[in-house]
Amino acid sequence: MKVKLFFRLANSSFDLPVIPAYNRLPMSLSTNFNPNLITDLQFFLQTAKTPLVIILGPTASGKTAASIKIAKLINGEIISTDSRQLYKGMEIGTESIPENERRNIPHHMIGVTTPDKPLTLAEYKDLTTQKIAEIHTRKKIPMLVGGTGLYISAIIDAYDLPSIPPDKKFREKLEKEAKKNGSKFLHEKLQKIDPAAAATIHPNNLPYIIRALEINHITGRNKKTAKSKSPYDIFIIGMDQPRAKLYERINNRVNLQIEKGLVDEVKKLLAAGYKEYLPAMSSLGVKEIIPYIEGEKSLGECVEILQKNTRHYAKRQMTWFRRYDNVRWISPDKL
RNA sequence: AGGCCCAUGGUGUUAAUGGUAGCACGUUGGUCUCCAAAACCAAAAGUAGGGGUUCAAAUCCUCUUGGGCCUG
Repeated sequence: MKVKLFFRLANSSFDLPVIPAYNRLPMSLSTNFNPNLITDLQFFLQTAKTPLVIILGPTASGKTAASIKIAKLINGEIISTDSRQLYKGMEIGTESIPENERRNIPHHMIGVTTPDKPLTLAEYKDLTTQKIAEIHTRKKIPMLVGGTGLYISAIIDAYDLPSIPPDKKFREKLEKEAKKNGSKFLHEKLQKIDPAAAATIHPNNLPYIIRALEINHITGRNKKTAKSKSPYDIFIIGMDQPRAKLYERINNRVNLQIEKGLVDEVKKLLAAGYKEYLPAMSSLGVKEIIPYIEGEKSLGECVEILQKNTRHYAKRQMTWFRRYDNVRWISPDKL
């Protein structure tokens, strides 16, 4: 008995079968990869010192429903890892889970600010790290649920974010310069100052170039990219759907959002005076609906564009998630 | 039935003097340390089919197939 237990500990959940990134089956085929997910999760929780359960997946893949089921099972609290659910007044477009569906499970980092007060990634990371610690002291299990890859990485890879919030004036100056001389000009500038960063940033990718220059301008040091070891014991569950089915779900969901009053939601945001350059206003389901409200496009056209953009987004999310090599992909139906 | 016109990736093309088959959208793959639901990169994929003229055909001729318009 003892021997057996020792054996299992030695093969703790962190060492469970990992599929090498490039030999991996297409996710749609790997859906049945591990039927003992829940058993493994429970074992993981018995052994983990600072457990953090993560549920990720592209938009419309069924994360929310899964998160409730799992939270009930393991006595969890849910922290949203979604860059747009942070904002109040965008509940329909961001598919924020309504209070009455939360089944008494505490949810964090949803509607914590307004669109005119964007949260930086560093702020998100600090707040979330704090929440995780609080949940641990309550002897409950923190669960990160959401689809913003960068935010997930910031937490689980413990990003060391230099405390340099975006410098608006400096950015404007560089943007003007780019307009005049082209983004390649700025890229060449970066090449001289921080060649390592320049090598990874394409000359057309102006926002990245500006950010790297900004870091250097303010701190005098180069952009960091080194990953740190995760401060948490991590168990990642990925929601996987065959691509065609996911796209169908996305299309249907957009139609449903319109029925629920997405247009009114966007009208209210505009009436509140939020400017288009704010990150919240560039969200899916906001920027696509504005042309309809302003009479430039028909609702049908806007819906099609929103569906298309959401499909593109889902695809980019999948690309990001493939970088994590320890995701247990499951089909939402299997839960 | 006769006459006229058309046929280019999955879609669109009012792209290509007889001389490298291009563009856009979509699709797929990727990049990523604070605007990330953003921004950016890349790839696959086409001349409806057969024959002919020519050094060379998407382009000219011809037949077939498919589509459109006009006449009856």
